[in-house]
Amino acid sequence: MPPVNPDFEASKEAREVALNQARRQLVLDGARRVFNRRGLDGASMRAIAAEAGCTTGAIYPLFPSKEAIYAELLAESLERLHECVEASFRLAPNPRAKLKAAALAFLSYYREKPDEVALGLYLWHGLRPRGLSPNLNAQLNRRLALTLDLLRGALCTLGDLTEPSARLEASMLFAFLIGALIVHQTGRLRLLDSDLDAIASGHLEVLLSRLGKT
Amino acid sequence: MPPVNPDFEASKEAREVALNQARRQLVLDGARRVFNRRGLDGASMRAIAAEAGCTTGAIYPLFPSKEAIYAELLAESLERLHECVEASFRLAPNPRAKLKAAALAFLSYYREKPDEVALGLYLWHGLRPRGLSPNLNAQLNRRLALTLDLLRGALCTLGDLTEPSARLEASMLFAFLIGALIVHQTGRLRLLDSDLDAIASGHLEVLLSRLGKT
Amino acid sequence: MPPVNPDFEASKEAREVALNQARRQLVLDGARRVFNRRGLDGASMRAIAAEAGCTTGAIYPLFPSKEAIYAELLAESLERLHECVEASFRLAPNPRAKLKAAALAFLSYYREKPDEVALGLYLWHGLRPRGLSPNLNAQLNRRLALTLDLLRGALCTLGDLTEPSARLEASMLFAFLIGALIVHQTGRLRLLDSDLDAIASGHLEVLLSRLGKT
Amino acid sequence: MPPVNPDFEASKEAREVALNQARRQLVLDGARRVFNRRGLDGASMRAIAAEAGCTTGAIYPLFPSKEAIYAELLAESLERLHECVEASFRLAPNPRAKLKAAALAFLSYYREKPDEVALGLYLWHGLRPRGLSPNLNAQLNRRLALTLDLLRGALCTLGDLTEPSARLEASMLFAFLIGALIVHQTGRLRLLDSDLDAIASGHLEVLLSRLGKT
DNA sequence: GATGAATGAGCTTTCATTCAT
DNA sequence: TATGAATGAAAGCTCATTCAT
Repeated sequence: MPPVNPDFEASKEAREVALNQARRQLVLDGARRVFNRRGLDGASMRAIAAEAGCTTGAIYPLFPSKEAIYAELLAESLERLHECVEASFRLAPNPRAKLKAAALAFLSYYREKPDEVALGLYLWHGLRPRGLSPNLNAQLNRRLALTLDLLRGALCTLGDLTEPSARLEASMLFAFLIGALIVHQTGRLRLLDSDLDAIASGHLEVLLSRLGKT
Repeated sequence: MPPVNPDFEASKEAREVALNQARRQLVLDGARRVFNRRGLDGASMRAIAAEAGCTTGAIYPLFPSKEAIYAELLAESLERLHECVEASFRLAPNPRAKLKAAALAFLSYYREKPDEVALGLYLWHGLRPRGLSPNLNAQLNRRLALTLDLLRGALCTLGDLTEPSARLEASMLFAFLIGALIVHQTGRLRLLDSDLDAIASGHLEVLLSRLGKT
Repeated sequence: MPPVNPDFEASKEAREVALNQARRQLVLDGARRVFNRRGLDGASMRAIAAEAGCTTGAIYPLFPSKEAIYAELLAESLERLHECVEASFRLAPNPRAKLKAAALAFLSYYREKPDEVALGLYLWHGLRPRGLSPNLNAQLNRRLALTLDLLRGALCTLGDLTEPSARLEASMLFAFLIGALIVHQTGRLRLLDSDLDAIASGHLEVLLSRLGKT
Repeated sequence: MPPVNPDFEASKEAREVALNQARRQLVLDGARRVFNRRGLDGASMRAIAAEAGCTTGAIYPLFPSKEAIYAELLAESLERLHECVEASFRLAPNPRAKLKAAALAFLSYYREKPDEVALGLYLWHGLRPRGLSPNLNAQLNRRLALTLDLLRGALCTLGDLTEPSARLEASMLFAFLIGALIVHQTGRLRLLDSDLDAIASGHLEVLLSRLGKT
């Protein structure tokens, strides 16, 4: 028997891994499309499979359940959100700019991907109780907390605030951002002839002028 | 055939109408409880009927579908919200107090009835209309607009604002209130050791001091 | 409104109950046929429904699961077995005849209904662990114990035995009867050119002569 | 092409055969464990493969189907049973001892391997051949007949019986042994506070004393 | 020969809705 | 009108088996 080329072995395994990634991605993409069209409960595994170009049976070795697909989609979304906000934050030259950049990045991330807002809200009631293990909940909280910490840090520095005050300010800002997205996306903002940019600018202006100098 | 007493006919009809109201209410109450426990998709007509103390077949003469029950529940909720906010508004002695009272009434209405927030969000199975006639959507918007007008009016008076400015301020406040409720109810507020009262007070204080005098 | 005839009400309810009994019976009969043809695991709810002349959905209000259908079938079988053995026992004139009659009734009951032997054996391994609640197991044991008690009683009287000895003898007889049925029905008896009647007579003759007098 | 060393070819082939034996054994062992845990229908090829340390695809060159695995397991079991009974029989010094030893060997073989009793009963998915070629059925009968012949032979010698009488006695004994195992393993023996040893001793004692002398 | 992803049919169960009574 | 059994479709998921690699 000729010795086996270890590179061959390695590359074979690597290819296997890559293929699996690709297969998972196809399913995730299909699921996202179906979730958008039909909602979480309205999405059937059959529809997801059809959209992903495979059969239902082919999904289960990749994901143990529909809820697991959802969880991964949400986790990825929060990950991308964090990266996006963090990059804006990092590149801004000073605390004032950092805060503004981070908040606007948050908004524009979700504005460009309206579906991912819905993804987060499913967590609420769309998910059957058993679906969201406390485990997953904690993990998602952790990812979100990372993003919120950026806002809190900037507020702390900028306003020369105590830790509790910074938390309060961050909460207020977070609430506003979430609410702004929702009223924007549900079209309720049009009731008042308003738009997302306008209220975001308005809110940030007030906030920055309160926190002071520069 | 003897002539029919028209009064008897009328009272009979009246009784019929009243009875139907009562029957509808039983179903609505049952449905609300089931929606709370299981979510909109998770609620079955059988469960709703059981909770309402009737059979599935008995529901259909009263409501044409499950979605119709949901729609009525939501409409009633918005109606009650409006009444609640309007009462607080009316009873407050001056614009400043009116604004504060209205905003706090909005929050406390939903804080005491967390399920009704979820009710509103189902509307978009996430965030987009589904299974809801544009007709109904318009009707719901109208009810919500009534409530928002109260806020807008108070802001207008209080801040001596132009109409567009008042709309902008009302939008910002509305976004904050909605967001505050959501981050509160989803438990995301605890990530920052914060609570609904604190951020509401904080936001209103800033708003009122900006709008000035009195 | 004329007073409602209570007999009518009563008869209506009675008819409802009777109808339900009939519906259940149709399902039970269908299930028995399918179990015979395909085994317990091989029987699908679709097949049972088809055999019963209804759809799968129509079964579930009547029985919560396939295992429940099986459990009822088995319980009924044991009940009939008991009645059959008990009647033979009761009608026989003396202990010697009682013992013989009871044993032969046991055999002929199952000889005429070979499927019900299989029914009892599914209990073993064919049933998923969760399927056989300890509850049910206990209930089935109780029914079987009633039948065994008849044998034990007769042996006790006939052989003038102590209680432990009577239990031992009853166990031996029971084991033989069960084994005889199984080797008969599996066709393994033909390996030895034998048949059920012959070995049953043989065994009983030995037993009775051992127990003695009369 | 250089001439191939025929010894090399032979040894290569021998190794292939031996390897295949080993592979088959791994699968059989895995299957036995899974059948025990989950029953015949409950056992999936995936689970068997996992237990055997291979993949599902690797099983099919070795066994054409799940039923084939089962058939081989059962055949092996009957083979071992025969060897066990035959050894006890052979080593016993006289007919009386031979009979006793063979019967007890039969019982203790199955008592120590309760799963193999179940294995035999699956044959009838209950009690009737299914998925089993008549061919195999005949083969299994032959193996079982070998074992029964030992009992028959001993009875014949011991009791000085005619051939038909010996067959009858062997059938009765076989029925008792099978029944004893089943009531033991299904726990039905406990209903009468009895146990396998007691009823076996009892039955054999009666039998031996009937057959007489020595 | 071994792999393990994929198939396609099958499973049990649930549902909104209908309709004979 | 009220009932509640029945329908028929669909759900999530599993399976023995196949086959390209």
